Amino acid sequence: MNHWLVKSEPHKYSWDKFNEDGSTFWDGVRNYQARNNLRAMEKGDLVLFYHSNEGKEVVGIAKVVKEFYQDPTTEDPNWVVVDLAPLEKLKRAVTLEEIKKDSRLENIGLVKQGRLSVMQLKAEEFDRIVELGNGD
DNA sequence: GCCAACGTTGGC
DNA sequence: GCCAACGTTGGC
Repeated sequence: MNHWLVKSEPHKYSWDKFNEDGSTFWDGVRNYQARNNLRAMEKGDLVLFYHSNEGKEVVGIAKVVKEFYQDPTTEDPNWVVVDLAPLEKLKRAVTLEEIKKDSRLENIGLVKQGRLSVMQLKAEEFDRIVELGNGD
């Protein structure tokens, strides 16, 4: 099982909207590295949901419910989507600032490669963020 | 709104 | 196949 983090701008697609929908196909990825990550996702993998620009925080956990398939919003076979469903909202959103300050998270893709919108996390990094959000 | 980082494109 | 120009992302 792998762990991932995906970014969404809240005004475009927020965690709340995601929960209203119940599940969604994760479209709009137009970057090969991010695309490769989508392709590597397997059903049941856990995915952190991060709000970029507004908030800049990890707000919840989703899971992969359907593995990659052709992006329905384009004819271009280069691009794929996966289906995600919300699993759990963090008790408290974990901000980028906290992540940057945490020594266990200093090598996380979110900080190292700020522009990548879909990235893999180590299990420890995933667990640490969840711990920060649900801690005590 | 600015700008740095960085991926992509296209001319050669 | 190199690399400069360009476009996009996302933090500030």
